Amino acid sequence: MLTISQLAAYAGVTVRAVRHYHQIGLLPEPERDASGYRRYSAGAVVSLIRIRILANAGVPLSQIGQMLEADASTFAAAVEEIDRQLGDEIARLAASRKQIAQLAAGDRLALAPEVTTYLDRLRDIGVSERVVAGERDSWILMSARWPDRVREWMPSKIAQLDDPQLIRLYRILSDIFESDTGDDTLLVEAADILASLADQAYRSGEIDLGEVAQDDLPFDLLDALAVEADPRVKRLLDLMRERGWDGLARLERLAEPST
Amino acid sequence: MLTISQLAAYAGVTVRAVRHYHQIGLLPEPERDASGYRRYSAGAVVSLIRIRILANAGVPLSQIGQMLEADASTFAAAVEEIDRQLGDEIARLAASRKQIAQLAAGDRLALAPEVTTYLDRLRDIGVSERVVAGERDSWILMSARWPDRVREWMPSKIAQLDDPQLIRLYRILSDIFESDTGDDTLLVEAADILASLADQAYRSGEIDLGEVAQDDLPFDLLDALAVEADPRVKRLLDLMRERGWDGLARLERLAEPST
DNA sequence: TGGAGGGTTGACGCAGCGTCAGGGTCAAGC
DNA sequence: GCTTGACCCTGACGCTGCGTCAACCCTCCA
Repeated sequence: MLTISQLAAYAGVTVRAVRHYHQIGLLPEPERDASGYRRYSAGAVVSLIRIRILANAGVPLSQIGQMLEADASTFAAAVEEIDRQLGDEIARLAASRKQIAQLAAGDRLALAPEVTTYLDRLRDIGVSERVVAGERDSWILMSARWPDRVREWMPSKIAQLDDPQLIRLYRILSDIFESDTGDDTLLVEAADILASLADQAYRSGEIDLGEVAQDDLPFDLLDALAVEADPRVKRLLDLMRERGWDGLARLERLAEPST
Repeated sequence: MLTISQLAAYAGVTVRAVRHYHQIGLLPEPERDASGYRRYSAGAVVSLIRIRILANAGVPLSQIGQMLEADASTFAAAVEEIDRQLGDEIARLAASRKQIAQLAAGDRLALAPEVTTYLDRLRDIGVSERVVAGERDSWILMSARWPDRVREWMPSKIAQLDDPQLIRLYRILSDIFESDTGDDTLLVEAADILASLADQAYRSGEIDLGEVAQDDLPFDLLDALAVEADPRVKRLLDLMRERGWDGLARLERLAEPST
């Protein structure tokens, strides 16, 4: 007759584990001795070992009871099922691991390499960290909504950074948002450039987001994000509206230009 | 301004998850509207997405907060740590999977292939299922105590099954335990054969378990297991004692044989 | 006779939410 | 003005496999 700690030691488990198996009915409660101690027979050792073998193999405790009672074919089917689940779990973790290997620095978080290239190009051009951070957050939102399309768009976005007008625009924006002044002339200039670029794109038919443009929410979010980052963006939106354009992330013609 | 379900949908999580992140302080609680509903800004979407990226990568929620605030090198160190843990977890599961692949049929449960071969040989000889089951449980106990040694012992155990005396012994035991009678003559015959085999082994010095013999508990358990399986084993033990042998799984000389 | 080292039950804690229960709110159609 | 369905709220339990107190009893040895 064994005590609970002897039983546990023999099977290589903790006393607590044995009591847990009793609680969930996996291992039957043995007789008690005069002082209320559990006293185990040799058969209990065998039962416990059999339980642990299945548990070590990754079988949930809730299934072990049935498995130990099952006939050979049922057992085999259960084994197969468990094996499948383990395979799934491993695949999940392996995917996680791949993911995390990608997460080197803060910028890369959530972003395809093409996007980080784009952000680095912005820095090269002299765009301020604050504005780059805004761009980064915008692309995080875009990537969440259209994870696959973003990579397609980047080459042309990067190419556009060669346009002196766009460079000038980004530098002005950097100046605005790095300063604490409410200097309106810079904002007006930015709006002029932006409207000019929009006109060009409109005339050349460049604006073609396809079905993407159907979904307003992401673009509304992007504009809202910009306003949250700096309230002066609200003024910029007003200036754009005066020039016949609505929005910022996605510019929409309000009326035909007055030529 | 977004509702909680809009926020959740955008980030691809459930409403419950968002509330959970609030509870644990991972995502700050937003302002409430007049009726007490949470109202989210665009920035919350970005925060939530960043959280999910780390969570999807297998980072525990409890660490995500710090990671999002950390500088690049701290972040990199944390990533490495997580990667290590994921690797460990995957290794654990892969080991489980290997284990479970071994568990084909009931017999194999916990047993090295050599042992199942031995059990199959017993069946070939005509040993009853009941006795084979007893042998199986015995070897489960042995395997738990000496996982590595068992495989060494099996070849000679299997070889011994060629001994006609041993075959006869097993058949008698099968007869005894398959019947419900208390026929003592069979038990006496079994004891005679067993004692004879023990004498032979003793004289030829075959009995050599080395340091294994030092540990009484497993052998006591084996004997107890046999008695539990069938109380008539107790009588067999008595008969063996009359013949100068103590125990069953490990026979020990009580006194020099009376020649 | 006292203390160490067993044993007992009961209960909380862990991770990351899922899932009720039992309310209140909002927008739309009648 | 009323109903209906879709959301929102908080609070609380459930899941997995035990670890870890707490508070108390039993046994054995010096």
